[in-house]
Amino acid sequence: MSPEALYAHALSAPAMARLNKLSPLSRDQQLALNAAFANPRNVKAQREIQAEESPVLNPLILRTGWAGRVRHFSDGRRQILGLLLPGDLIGIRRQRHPVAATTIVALTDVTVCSAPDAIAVGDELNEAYAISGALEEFYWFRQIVRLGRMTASDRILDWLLELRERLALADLLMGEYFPMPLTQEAIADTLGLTNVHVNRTLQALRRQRIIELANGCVRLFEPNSLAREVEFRPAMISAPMASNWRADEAPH
Amino acid sequence: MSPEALYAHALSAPAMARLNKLSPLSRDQQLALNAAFANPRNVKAQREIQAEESPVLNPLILRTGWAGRVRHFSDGRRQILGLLLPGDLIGIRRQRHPVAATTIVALTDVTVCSAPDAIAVGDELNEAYAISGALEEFYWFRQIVRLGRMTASDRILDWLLELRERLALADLLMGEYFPMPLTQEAIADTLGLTNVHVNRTLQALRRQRIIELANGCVRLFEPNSLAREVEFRPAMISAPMASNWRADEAPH
DNA sequence: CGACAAGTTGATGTTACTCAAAAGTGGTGG
DNA sequence: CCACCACTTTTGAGTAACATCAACTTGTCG
Repeated sequence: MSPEALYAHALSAPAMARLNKLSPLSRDQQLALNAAFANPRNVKAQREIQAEESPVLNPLILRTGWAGRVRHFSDGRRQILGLLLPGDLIGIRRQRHPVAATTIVALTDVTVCSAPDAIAVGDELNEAYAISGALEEFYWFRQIVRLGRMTASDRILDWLLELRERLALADLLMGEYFPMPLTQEAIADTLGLTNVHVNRTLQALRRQRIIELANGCVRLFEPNSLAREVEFRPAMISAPMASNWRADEAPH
Repeated sequence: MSPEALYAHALSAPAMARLNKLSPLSRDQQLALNAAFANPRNVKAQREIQAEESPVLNPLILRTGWAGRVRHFSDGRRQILGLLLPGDLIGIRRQRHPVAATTIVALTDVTVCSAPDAIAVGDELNEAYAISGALEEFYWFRQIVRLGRMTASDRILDWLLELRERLALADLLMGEYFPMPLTQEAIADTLGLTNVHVNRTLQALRRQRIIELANGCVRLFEPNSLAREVEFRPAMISAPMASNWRADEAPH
């Protein structure tokens, strides 16, 4: 492999890993994905990836970086509906003339690639897309429960547990740590809080040695007991997916 | 038509109307749906229609009544993630071994029927299912914005506007009025509030002559200006769906 | 008539928001 | 290397929105 190819491979590894865990892919399917990854579009932080109400053309796959679905109010408030992490799919629709329901904005620098057509490429990829869609729905459910019924600190903890679970799917955990590049303002817009309150709540969680958060990296001191406390529900979306990926079984 | 058949038809008309508006159905498809509607399962209020983590078998269609997706906490709190209204579909999944991500509970007495297999029955029905799925996602987005960034009274108003829009799809508006059979407690669990606060907010809205709400019927005095005030976004999910159904064009 | 659920009211407490300013951080160009 | 800028994080003081607890009223149905 040439150095550039190696570099490209390292960048697309998380996305590949994620899809492969959702449904083990054949060699051909992996090649098709790699071909797609070789042709990226770079989007700078804060730029739109997709505009609300624009027709959805070809589906995309997020190769690197974090993005978010956003809604804005005329007075400047905004809500980040949910996050998109490496390996997440954008705009896979079943209807004939889909229209984007929300803006999608890059929260960090991001690269996206067009997602291979699953029908053409094969069943397992199709299944991976389907499970990815089901997971996305599952994450909406969690988000609604967080916003509707949790206190600020529980929202943050539940949300961090979700990030950990999702990043584990893409092999993006680094031992006990995982990346979290968002500003406190973005966290606030995600969790329905103000940046000030997020700041204070984070400080409290740090003081109590429940989390560590600095330099875009998070560490949860006791993820399992934390999960019990906030009644975090691990994603259980598909019968056989059971044990082949869990955050608990992350590399040391 | 026999009297019983007529009665059954009246009960299933809203569900039929909804699907037919999402994608105009052929005669055969309507017959297939009617056949499905002729074989209902009745569920009493407060009973479960689907249990969390149970495997999803055949998809269902809600013929009459209101249901909700629910999550419970161990201390008794609950969040109603979203509502299911007549004509809504339950458990249409693309993956191979789907598992229910949430409990679904009947909020009123309800009848559900198994949804005809769209692949077998035809493209338009399949398209109707697809658009129904996209709308469902759209409603999740609205719910998240409500919970994350709206005050109690805006939540209620935005939510009533959504109900109006959705009931219009199923021809369930009655002039300026529409049915709303939920208790204030259920409203509270939907909107992330307490029943007490819902009660007080509703009273304020009544006093200001913004809404009328009694006997399970709602009237919004000025839906259009209300929609502007809370920045309500009409569902725009599919390019051609444009004008063939809108709450604004409801029968007087 | 009595029982139970739903709606209403009052008093009080808490969580989170607002506004404003200070302190820290990182990147850029002279 | 430093000065400057923009952005992010942090701090403080005051306030508003919503929750909690408990009692009371109304309505419904057997």
